[in-house]
Amino acid sequence: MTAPERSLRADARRNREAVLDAAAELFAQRGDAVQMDEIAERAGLGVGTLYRHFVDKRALLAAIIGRRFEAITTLARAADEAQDPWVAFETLLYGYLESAEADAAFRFALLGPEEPSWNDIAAEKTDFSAITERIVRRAVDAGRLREDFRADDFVLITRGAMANMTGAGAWRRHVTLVLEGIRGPEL
Amino acid sequence: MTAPERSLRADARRNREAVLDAAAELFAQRGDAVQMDEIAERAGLGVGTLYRHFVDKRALLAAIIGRRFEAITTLARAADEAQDPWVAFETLLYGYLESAEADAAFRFALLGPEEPSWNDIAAEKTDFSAITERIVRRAVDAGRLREDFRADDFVLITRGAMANMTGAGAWRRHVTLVLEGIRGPEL
DNA sequence: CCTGAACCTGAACTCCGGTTCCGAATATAT
DNA sequence: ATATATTCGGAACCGGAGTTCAGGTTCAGG
Repeated sequence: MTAPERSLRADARRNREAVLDAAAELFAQRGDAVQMDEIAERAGLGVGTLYRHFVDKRALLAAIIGRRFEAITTLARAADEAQDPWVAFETLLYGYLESAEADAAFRFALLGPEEPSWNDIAAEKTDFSAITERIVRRAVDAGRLREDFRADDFVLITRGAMANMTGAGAWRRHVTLVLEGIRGPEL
Repeated sequence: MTAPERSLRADARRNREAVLDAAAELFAQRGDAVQMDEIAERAGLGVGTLYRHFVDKRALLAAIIGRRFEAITTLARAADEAQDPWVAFETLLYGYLESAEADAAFRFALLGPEEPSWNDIAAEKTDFSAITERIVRRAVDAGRLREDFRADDFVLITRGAMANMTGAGAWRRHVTLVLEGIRGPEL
């Protein structure tokens, strides 16, 4: 995880933070497309410094994504707190998607193939999955989700919504359709 | 459209065809990721020849995508022939998605942002949209699709499905969920 | 057949963005 | 205050992928 080892020189710690902040901002806006030089400039540092703190561009990206994943996990935990199973489900779903909407890097990680390099995140991911599973089960048991709904389907739905995050809030319409079903009144 | 102008030398026409075939095959498999040298090799030609026939990699890609778009338009026309509006709709939907599944380049064009360079295809696209619109209207009028269903929603659904074209036929599950709706029996 | 135009080849070139590296700058311990 | 280990800066480096171009080759018309 490129751990923030103990005992970094004061300036080093400060710079590390600056890098992380700059990267978070830029990656959130344009995902993988931002280049190292940009991040360095925005952080007011030289590129070399980025590489002192993160082996790779990938490692930096992973650090950022890791953060978002923690956030989302917290959010999921909160959602699970809701007494109403449907509220819990909707809270999770929309929370997840709104995060994705706000962060291109997050989307990048979620939509792309399973990079083995995201290993750092594996733990958080497992955590999140467990909570999702529980929330889904609750909603199913309460009859608010069709019986055969599985946690994997949550992934399907979110991927689908994320694919519609172009411009205006089209993805909300997509989710609405999914939630209500598109079949008409007859039959 | 990099039109196949009249009067190409015999070998030139033959080579052009070879390029197109090689490109179609490779682009279908790996989308934008294939490189010019690969295409040249597979076609048994030098890279220079590719550039004699297509200004750009983009132009070559566009040519390929144009083909698929013609095919899909034909398919749509056929679907519209069905007497049953729902059959027409389903035929269109699955035909479209199966094409997308079989062709990464097609997916690339459909999922990416509106490249102004795809201008070549604009005509076909308009055509296709018109047919889709008609098919959707028919299904709505027959009460098989919810009243407020719009042609734009077709795009939403297909984008969603395409985002789930990773590995096994997950996208079919996705479409099933969308079609049937995910809400359970209670309310 | 001969000849010129059209065409082909593929090594070389260009551009781009990640990564390296070492002298200069800075922090911390003594 | 000095010494020494860390850290920083950013020009230079490098590899990859698209694109070009100076010959050599092939077609087609006379």
